[in-house]
Amino acid sequence: MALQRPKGTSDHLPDGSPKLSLDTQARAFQRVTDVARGVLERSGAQFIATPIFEEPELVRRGVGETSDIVTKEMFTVYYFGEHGGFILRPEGTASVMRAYLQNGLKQLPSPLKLWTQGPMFRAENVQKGRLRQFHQLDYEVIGGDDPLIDAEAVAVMMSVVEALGLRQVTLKLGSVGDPADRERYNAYLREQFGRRRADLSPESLLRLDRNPMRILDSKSAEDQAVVRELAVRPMLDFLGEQAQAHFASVRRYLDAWGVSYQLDPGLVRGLDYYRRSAWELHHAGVGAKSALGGGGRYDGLAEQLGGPATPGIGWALGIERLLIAMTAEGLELPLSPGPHVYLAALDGALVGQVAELGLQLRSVVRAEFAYRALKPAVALRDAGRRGAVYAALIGPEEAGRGVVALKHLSSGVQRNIGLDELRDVLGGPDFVNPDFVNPDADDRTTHPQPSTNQEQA
RNA sequence: GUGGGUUUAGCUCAGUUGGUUAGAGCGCCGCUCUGUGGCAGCGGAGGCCGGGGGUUCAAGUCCCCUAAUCCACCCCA
Repeated sequence: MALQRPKGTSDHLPDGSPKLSLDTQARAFQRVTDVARGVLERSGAQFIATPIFEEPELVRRGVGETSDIVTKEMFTVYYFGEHGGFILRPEGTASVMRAYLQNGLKQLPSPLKLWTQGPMFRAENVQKGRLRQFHQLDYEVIGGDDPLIDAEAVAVMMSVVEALGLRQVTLKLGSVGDPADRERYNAYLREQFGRRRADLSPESLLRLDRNPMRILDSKSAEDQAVVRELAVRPMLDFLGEQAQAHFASVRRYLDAWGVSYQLDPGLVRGLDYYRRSAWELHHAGVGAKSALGGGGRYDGLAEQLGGPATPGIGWALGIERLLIAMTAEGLELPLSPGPHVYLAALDGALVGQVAELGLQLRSVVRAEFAYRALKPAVALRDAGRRGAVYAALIGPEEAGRGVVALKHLSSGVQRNIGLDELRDVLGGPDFVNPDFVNPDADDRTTHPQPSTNQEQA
């Protein structure tokens, strides 16, 4: 076995590769980003790109010192020398905020909508929909705290998912309140669960210290029983006045727009920087962890990074997870187009000339040529397998008359075309277009095939 | 970090209670095919049987270790 790619990474492959699935198909990634770009730019977001490695401090202060990401999932990269290493970014928001602060983007009209896309890195163990290098689409709005921005962000995220054709999605919406609210809630939870330590699962005993809110969505039956018996009140009950008003306003907008969501009073998010609005988008098809993406408000992040207080909100979608979800819904990409014309010389002496013709035709259409002389049968078979629309055969006879034998593969219609009109013919409508099939065409130059059609659907 | 499944040709897989030079289908390349394709027939290339160690006269097959992969826990996209 030759060398293999590192664990938890994937190659994005060309169409036709064996073992190809949507989430490893290069063109599918392209497609998702293109669709997203359309939606996001129509929403007013501008593209921003940041390095994939950053100072460790950015991630520690952004994502949170005690989060799983920082404590056990960071990739560190070193270069020759004494430097203490960089972090491969585990998510995009901290970097975008860092770039906003560092580059004075504050002077752009505010609030500023940005989007980015690219690889993220987390050194986790691998399972369905979870890779060590995965790809995210990010949308961030910096410089505004109006609830309308929250509602718009959610709506934009839903538009992206919709534009991809996904239908079976569930939006879970909640609010994690302001920091003071969360402190009060955590204190409440510690007090409640503290009285039932004996009945909690071992994992939840750990959660009790680190993040008691996690106990609420534990899968263990014993924990669920405790939660039920204690009739634990949800985070939403603990929202302060302002957070409460903000959340109510966000919901009013979404309700008015007909954006359907499931209220999740106990929604927990894993990154420390979230405030107030928080949401997750789920899909049944992606496996045990069904989140396609999530988002929320992060008004405290800029200050944590050492900048002036700057409100912000954003979301991220996992591209691989979107593709898995698309697979689960049976969505497929249309066939990738083959060359428009495949040229083949029938005689060794003509190979160079034919290649030159191909190079010239590329100003009009996708043109490929054979690298050696082929027999007509082989040339046609080759052209067909490559998915070409036309095959152009040039032998001594054609070369002598200054024409090419141009065959429309799916219809079998063939004509001799003069070199001077070839560009126009290839750039124009297909032979199969009735306007184009010459009614006076000589029978001797057309060879309709017994229709053994295939691919062309 | 933990648990279970898997690993033989480019792909999908056979391979008997351990027994000579490890097979098939598909794909790839070529020929049949002196200027008209997708079919068919024939031929060819392509395997440290994931890696390492052990048991044995003999290991793809049994044992141990290890890696990768898939799924799940944890956590997240």
